Amino acid sequence: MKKTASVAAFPAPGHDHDRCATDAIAHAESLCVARAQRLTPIRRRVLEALLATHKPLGAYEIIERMGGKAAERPAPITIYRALEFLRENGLVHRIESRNAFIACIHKHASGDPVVFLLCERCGAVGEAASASIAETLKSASRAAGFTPKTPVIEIAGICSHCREG
Amino acid sequence: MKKTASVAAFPAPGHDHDRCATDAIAHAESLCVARAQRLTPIRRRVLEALLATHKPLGAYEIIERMGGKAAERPAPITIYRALEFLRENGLVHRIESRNAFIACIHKHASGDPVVFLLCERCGAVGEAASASIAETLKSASRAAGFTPKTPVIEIAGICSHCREG
DNA sequence: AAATATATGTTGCACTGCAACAAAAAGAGC
DNA sequence: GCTCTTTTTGTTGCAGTGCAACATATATTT
Ligand SMILES: [Zn+2]
Ligand SMILES: [Zn+2]
Ligand SMILES: [Zn+2]
Ligand SMILES: [Zn+2]
Repeated sequence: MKKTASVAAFPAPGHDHDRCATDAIAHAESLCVARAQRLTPIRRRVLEALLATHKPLGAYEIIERMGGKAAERPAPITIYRALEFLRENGLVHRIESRNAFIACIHKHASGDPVVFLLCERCGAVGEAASASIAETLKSASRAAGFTPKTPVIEIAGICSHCREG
Repeated sequence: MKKTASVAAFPAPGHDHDRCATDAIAHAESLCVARAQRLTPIRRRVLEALLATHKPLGAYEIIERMGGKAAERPAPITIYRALEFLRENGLVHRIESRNAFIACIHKHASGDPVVFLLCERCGAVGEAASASIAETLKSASRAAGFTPKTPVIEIAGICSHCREG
C-alpha cells in the first residue's frame, strides 16, 4: 500500500532538515535562473530564514533571524518586498490565519491549491496537495455561481508526531 | 434537478436585506436567551454594524459604522471583545485572508466547516456549507496523520452577479 | 445591601502592511 | 569605458490589527 503523491508530508521531527533547506535553496536558484528573476542577497536571506524552520514566521521574526547587528537589520518594508517576490515565484506561502509566512518545500505549480496543516502544539506546518479537494471545492463554488481562483485552505489540529510522541 | 441544501447562497444584490438583518438579530436574541448569554447593547450594535452589509469589516470600520460622535465611539478593544463573544456563539465569522469580520446569516452549528466565497469585485461574501468538502478535507488530513479541527476555507473569485451584471 | 461575577472604559504597546520618496545597484546600449 | 534606464534597497511615516493590564461600572447572586 504505497502512499499516493496527492497527500503530502508533515515534516517529521527527525528528518534531514539541512538537506531539506539546501534542496529548497537550490531549487529557488535554478527556478530564478530559468525565469530570469533575481534572487538577490536579501531575498535569499529571507528565504533562508524561513527555511530554517517549518513554522510560519512574521515579519519581525524574519528580521531577527536574519541576524546581523540591530542597526544593520532591514526594515519591515524590505522584508515585505522580498516576501512579495518570493510569493510571486511560488517559493513562499502566506498563512492567512496566522499573518505569517512559510517557505514552500514542494515544487508545485504556482496557483495550485494547497492545504496547510497547522499543528497547534509544535507549530510546524505541513502541506498537503490534493487534487480531489481542489475539484470538490471548485464544483461547490461553481454550484453557487461563483468563479473561483485559488482557494485558501488552512486546517489547525494536532500532528501525528505531537499526538504519539 | 433541485438545488441541494449543501450549497448555499451568495447574497443577491436585490434581496430583501432588511429582512435578512432582522432575522439574524432575532436569531441572535433567541440563541442568547437559550444559552443564558447576554447580548448587551454594545455586542448588539457590533452585530448590527456587521449585518448592515455582506462585506467583511475591520475593527475601525465597525467603529465608524456604529455611529455616534467621535468622542463617544468605543475603543478597538471593546470591539474585539464583542467580536470574541459573537464568534464564540457562532454569530460572526472571521475572514482570515482579510483580517476582517462578517455576520453569519446562517444557522449552522458552531464548529461546522464553512466555505467562504469572497467576490473580488463587489466585496460581498457568501457562505457555502458542504458536507462533502468537510469529508474530503478530513480524510485528506487524516491520511497525513493529522487530527483536524475546523478548517478555514476561503475562496476568492467573482460572484455570478458581478460576472453577469 | 453586600459580595461576587461580568462587562466596559482607559492606557499603552507590539506587530502588520504598505505608501511615498530617496538613494543605490544592476543591466542595456553606445 | 560611460550614460541611460530599470530594478532593488533604504528612509520616513502612517493607518490598521490585536491584545495585555488595570480601573471602573454594571449586573447577578446571596
Ligand atoms: Zn525540513
Ligand atoms: Zn506537531
Ligand atoms: Zn442580506
Ligand atoms: Zn460580486
